[in-house]
Amino acid sequence: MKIGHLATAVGMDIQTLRYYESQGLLSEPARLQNGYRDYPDEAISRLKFIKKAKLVGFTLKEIKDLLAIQVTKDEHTCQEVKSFTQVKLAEISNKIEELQRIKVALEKIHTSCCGGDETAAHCSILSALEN
Amino acid sequence: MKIGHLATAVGMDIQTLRYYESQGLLSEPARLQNGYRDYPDEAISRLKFIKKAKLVGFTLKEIKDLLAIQVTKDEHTCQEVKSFTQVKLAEISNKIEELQRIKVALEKIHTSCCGGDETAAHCSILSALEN
DNA sequence: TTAAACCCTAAAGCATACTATAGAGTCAAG
DNA sequence: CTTGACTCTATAGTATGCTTTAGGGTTTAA
Repeated sequence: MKIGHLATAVGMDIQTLRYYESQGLLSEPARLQNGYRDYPDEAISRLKFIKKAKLVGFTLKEIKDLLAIQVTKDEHTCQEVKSFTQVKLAEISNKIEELQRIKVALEKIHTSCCGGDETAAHCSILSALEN
Repeated sequence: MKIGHLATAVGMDIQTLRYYESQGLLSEPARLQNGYRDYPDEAISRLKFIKKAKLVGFTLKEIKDLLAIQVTKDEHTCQEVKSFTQVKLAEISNKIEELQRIKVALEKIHTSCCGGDETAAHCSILSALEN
């Protein structure tokens, strides 16, 4: 399977596939006589794995590590795999908390402003940022 | 006031101040005879403004725009200022929602895994990512 | 006078995940 | 035989907010 075909099959860009290869997420495929990449069918499932992992928030580096475990499942434990989701969940929870803190602070100054046509000379949003 | 003094006063790095100047958040200060920057006292309040604005999630570019309004408050309306917090609030809410979507998806596959000592051959996390 | 502490500019580096560009070879159809 | 679609490599650019590096003046205190 040539790269364009694979890209279409998984809904990704050709450049992205080459980029993933450069980052070690996709192993170097065989080459045709003309130098074109020739992917095995498994490349599709591997890319689908990457897509799903991205959807749940993993970075490419983390996905690379996950894939390394996945191809040698037998030599790894559930515990090991679960620690990935554990860490990521904590990260995401922290981000959400941080954003919620920001949101609350922002809402506070937002609602304190009339939002009217008058000049901003005494705007409470600006005041809040000044003091 | 020299840059080191200012940096200490506001708890920022000297490099950061110069960077802010390069980005137009801080106007170019007067220079001493030796070429050293000589800041007016107002620089402190301006930097505090920047700090607060960052704390509520504004980017440097947005802060630059906010500062432009702030220095000519009289020529701007509350409405105008409030639209900044409005837009930012919407952005933050979207990010939170996205993260919560991710969190839910991740929690689902996380809790489905036993996390035990056995091999990951049948790990439900990996399965979830594969299918 | 000399060493520490302070200041200057310009440019590169970092992290993330691509995206774009340049320049060039290959293949299939008409 | 040429045109369009496909592929290749290598390099640079994007966005964000700094941080670091390199190389070099200035000031102050001992």
